[in-house]
Amino acid sequence: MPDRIDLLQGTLDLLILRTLQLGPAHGHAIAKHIQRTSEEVLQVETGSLYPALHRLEAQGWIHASWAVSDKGKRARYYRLTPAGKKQLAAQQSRWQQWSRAMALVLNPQSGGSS
Amino acid sequence: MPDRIDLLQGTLDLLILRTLQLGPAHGHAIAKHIQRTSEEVLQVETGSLYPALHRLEAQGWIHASWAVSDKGKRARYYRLTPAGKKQLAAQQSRWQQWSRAMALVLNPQSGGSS
DNA sequence: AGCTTTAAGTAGACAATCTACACAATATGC
DNA sequence: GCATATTGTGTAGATTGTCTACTTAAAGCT
Repeated sequence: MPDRIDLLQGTLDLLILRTLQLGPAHGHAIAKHIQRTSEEVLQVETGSLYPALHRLEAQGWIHASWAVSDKGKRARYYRLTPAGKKQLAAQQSRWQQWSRAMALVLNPQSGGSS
Repeated sequence: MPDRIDLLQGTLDLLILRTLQLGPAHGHAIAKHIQRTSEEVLQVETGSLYPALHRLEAQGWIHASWAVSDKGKRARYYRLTPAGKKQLAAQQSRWQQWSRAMALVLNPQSGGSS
């Protein structure tokens, strides 16, 4: 774990929604998935994770229910709602805009090959 | 101006430093440059710009001096210090890490071709 | 009994953006 | 001479989303 970096503020929702697109999961597993998939670069702290999950649930983008994990512990499983899928698409396109705009400023000559 | 989006928190310093790499400029001009180069997607509000410039100056990454602009107004010109150049490089590489890590999570199959 | 792992959660600090103002000097129009 | 637009710098306060640090709890193993 050479270099882990703080999350970019505003991107956690997107990371969570995208993870849930692969299927329902509980908080702990979501955090681990993000961490593993990003090759340990992105680490989601529990103090960020749970408030974010509650936020997303309050907005109706994900839905929660209690169940039991593989390890036999009670866990709160989240899944995407239809509104959540729309939100995921919106946030994905917003990320595209960001990274394209940043690229334009960071290396102006290279036309942003959409 | 179809769709402008809020800045990603933590990227303004990088945008400013990169702009100053092209040569000294005053605040107003820096903001305009970022806006134009990003094709109007990124807009820097004055309430973000000036605190950021003061921040960067306080850290010794940029140096300021009063001068007169083309339009004949007094303006505070900023230029990169040697420490600022190092900081720019560091922040550029951090942005690379971010966008690569995000890409890994957002579309897992495409191996991040560095 | 005690320790580790899995899992959910809260409280409070902190940082960087935003909106909405205020201020000043120059140039232009009447 | 006076109003208005343009250029340019700045502050105050709200908001938001991370973070660190801590708490709780149950299961499994020794």
